[in-house]
Amino acid sequence: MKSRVLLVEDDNSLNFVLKDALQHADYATDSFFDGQSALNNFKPQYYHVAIIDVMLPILDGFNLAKQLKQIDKDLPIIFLTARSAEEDKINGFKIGADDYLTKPFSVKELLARLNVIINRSGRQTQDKIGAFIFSEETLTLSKDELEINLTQREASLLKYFCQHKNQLLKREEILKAVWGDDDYFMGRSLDVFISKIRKYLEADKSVSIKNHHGVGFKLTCD
Amino acid sequence: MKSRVLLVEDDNSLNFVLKDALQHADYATDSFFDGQSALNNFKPQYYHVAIIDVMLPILDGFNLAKQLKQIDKDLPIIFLTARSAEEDKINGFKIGADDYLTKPFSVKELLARLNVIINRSGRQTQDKIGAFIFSEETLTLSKDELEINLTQREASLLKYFCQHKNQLLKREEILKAVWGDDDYFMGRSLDVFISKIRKYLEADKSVSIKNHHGVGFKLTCD
DNA sequence: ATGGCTGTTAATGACTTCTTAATAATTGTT
DNA sequence: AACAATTATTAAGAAGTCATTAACAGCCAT
Repeated sequence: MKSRVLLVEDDNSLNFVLKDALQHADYATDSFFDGQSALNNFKPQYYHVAIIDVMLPILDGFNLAKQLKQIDKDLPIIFLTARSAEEDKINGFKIGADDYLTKPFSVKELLARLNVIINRSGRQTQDKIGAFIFSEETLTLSKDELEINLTQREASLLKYFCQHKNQLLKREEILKAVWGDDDYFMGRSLDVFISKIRKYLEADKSVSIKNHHGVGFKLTCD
Repeated sequence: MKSRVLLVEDDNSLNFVLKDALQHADYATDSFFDGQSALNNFKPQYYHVAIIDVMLPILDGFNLAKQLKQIDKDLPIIFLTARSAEEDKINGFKIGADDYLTKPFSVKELLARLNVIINRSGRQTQDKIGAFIFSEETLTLSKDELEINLTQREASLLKYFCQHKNQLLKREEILKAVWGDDDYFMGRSLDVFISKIRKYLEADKSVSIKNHHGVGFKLTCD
């Protein structure tokens, strides 16, 4: 799966260049130009890493980072810092911490660090399904206070749907992917699991698994 | 086991950066912004080391240190200061500072010193599991008047759970970590130990080890 | 050797999950 | 409208996993 990057950089051209480079390097990238809008649009447990300029209008990088960490405490963060007077304070920390980059830096360097951080974090991001949060790792599907424990099959089926939201999936594809094979009984089994999962998803009416007769299923959500 | 650090630093960004760096370096970190709240929330025999800024609002670093030492006399303390005046140093070491860093300093340096201090202190700390106090050193699990003596295996299993509270642990992981390997009989053995530990933990209903069928176990507590 | 611990293996019953079956509802076609 | 095929839902069944207790084996210190 593509890793997702949150980029917050107020300099227009740098923002553009970085976003472009990240997308080329096959990261799904959301970019913002100030701290506040990044915060407002933040999706917890969604990004694999955030790249944040320290000096940002409205809400500065450190404060943004702090608030993001409160929402999503394991989010790895790479700071970008410009060489400037104000920045002496931070100077010392750049040396020891491995997630600070001083401008100017090469895109190559940034990508290299991203790689390291994403790989070592082993961060499990959670998928969103409407108002639900689905964690494959902990086998849970939760919404507000509600927490449903899923079995392995339920989870791997739901995961497969998550990877293909709003796409029509053929029965055969699903069976091959989740059951590893495709025969009559597995097909019946799939129906049973669809039924179960639908029941779980009832708590959010905006989400549903739709059947396309004779073809397969589609998980629809926004 | 993760070492626990108490961090008291009033500067917003520095507090954040340090906490972040410490967490990255795999220390469990609680941070406070003034001496009084650090004192109010202090847990004796809990932290492996405290990092305290000398100049703090409400209750200054030296006085905080003095009071912490009264509660927990072997707590190692590292002071941070912007001042370089000689008198401060003397003052600090009288109270029992184990080390002293003058700003600006590098995170690398701080981590290096932490390492030294934690390793040489051989300090025995206790883990909290709900209302229980678990001491790995003395192999005891206690709550109020109740004191349970644990065997080696019980303790190391419980320790592993403590390091991963509220996380779903796969059988295989647990066996690898506690037994060193994973075969059928070790699996049965694990079940036996889970059963024993559950019995011990019964005294606090808010704590429990939950099974996730076909996957593993989770120690749930607040 | 003997007795007391610890940890592993064995044995049993209960519980979960997943599949299969049975039945009802829906869809598409003639 | 009638029929066959497909899908939905619930229940029954089989296989596997887990919980608990007890029996056993190894170790250490008396």
